[in-house]
Amino acid sequence: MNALHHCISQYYPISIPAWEALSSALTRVELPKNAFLVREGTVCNKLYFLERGCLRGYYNLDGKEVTYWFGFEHNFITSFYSFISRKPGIENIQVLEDSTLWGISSEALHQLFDAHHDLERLVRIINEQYYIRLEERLMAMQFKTARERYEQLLGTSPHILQRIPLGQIASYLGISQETLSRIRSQV
Amino acid sequence: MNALHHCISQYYPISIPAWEALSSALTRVELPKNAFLVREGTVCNKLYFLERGCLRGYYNLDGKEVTYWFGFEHNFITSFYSFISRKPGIENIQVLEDSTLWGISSEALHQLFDAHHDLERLVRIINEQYYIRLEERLMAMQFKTARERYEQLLGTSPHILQRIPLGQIASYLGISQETLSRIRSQV
DNA sequence: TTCCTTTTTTGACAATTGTCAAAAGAAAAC
DNA sequence: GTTTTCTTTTGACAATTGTCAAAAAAGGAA
Repeated sequence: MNALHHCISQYYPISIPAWEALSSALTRVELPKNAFLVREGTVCNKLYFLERGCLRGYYNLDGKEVTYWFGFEHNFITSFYSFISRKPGIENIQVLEDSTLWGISSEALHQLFDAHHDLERLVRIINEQYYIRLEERLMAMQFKTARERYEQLLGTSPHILQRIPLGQIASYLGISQETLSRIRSQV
Repeated sequence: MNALHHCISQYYPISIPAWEALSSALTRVELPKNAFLVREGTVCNKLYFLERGCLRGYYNLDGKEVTYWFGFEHNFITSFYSFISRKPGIENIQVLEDSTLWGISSEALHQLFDAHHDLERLVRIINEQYYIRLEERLMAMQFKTARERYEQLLGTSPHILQRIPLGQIASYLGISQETLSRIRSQV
């Protein structure tokens, strides 16, 4: 749980009572490789912090698995659409490496928001940072070639390439596995 | 300002004191077509609510203008990256139709957050809704063809097509103007 | 090791999309 | 109404990327 506290303090340092309330509301979750944290068609009403391991979010489109994000150590994980809208999502979240997570339910989190203004501020700030990241990714997707997107990924997250199968990375980049393989051979 | 109050209440109904504090902190901004709300290379430290008119966000890439969002009536407008990170952004925000906006500075907004927890909650909730929208757009960009993205836009925002030049829409969809023109002729 | 499964690469070809250039059309200015 | 400017369409061709199928390579299990 120290990792979470450290992670949080980089966004916004919350008060000791807020931290105590938060940490006592968390549940530890251990999942082995290939397990599912969230299944499509269900409501995901938990938010997780990933302490150890790695996961991916994907959905099924025309019989193919389409990966659209990866989560690594010290990332916040949930099916955002489902968590925020409280509706069933199309997203599956699968464990790619044995993982340790800390989870909190939507209800518990909102109760904490009522009691601790600074906790809600923390979440607002984290949301904003995640928004910026998403915006950057959208811009890359919209205006860069497959090769440029791959090279950008190489620069910002070289660890992805050692930990994730090529097909899933290709899907994440919005290209076919064959194209990514060819890009790599021509670098 | 009624439009803003109505818009806000659809996200989260704030208290009367919070609304009074917010509304007295707002500045009205009138801008004619082709004016700039934000210029690249500057810090955008204001958040706007667009009451009337329409705008676009774009940046320059290899000498070309790349449009990546449009704002219409009752949208919240800012250069999100710059507003959140407080750093100069690469984004220009240009007025496409004579517009009326209500603006608030980052400093004033954060002061209001300290005084009114419910205002910060409102912004957290709005952020979340905007995050979901962005996520949907990313998924379309990543896994749909140009034609599918165009048809999706036709379905969700037909008004865009009557108000925005084709070249800017094409840019927004991540395709060339010629390709969009050909897609339209084949529907 | 050997076998089996999964992952990655390669080839051939098709489909999609981009680029450049010019023409046509629409809107604004005079 | 005419001219000028901006926007949209069309043509020809090139570049990029996808699809299908098979081979090669890598990783695990027995």
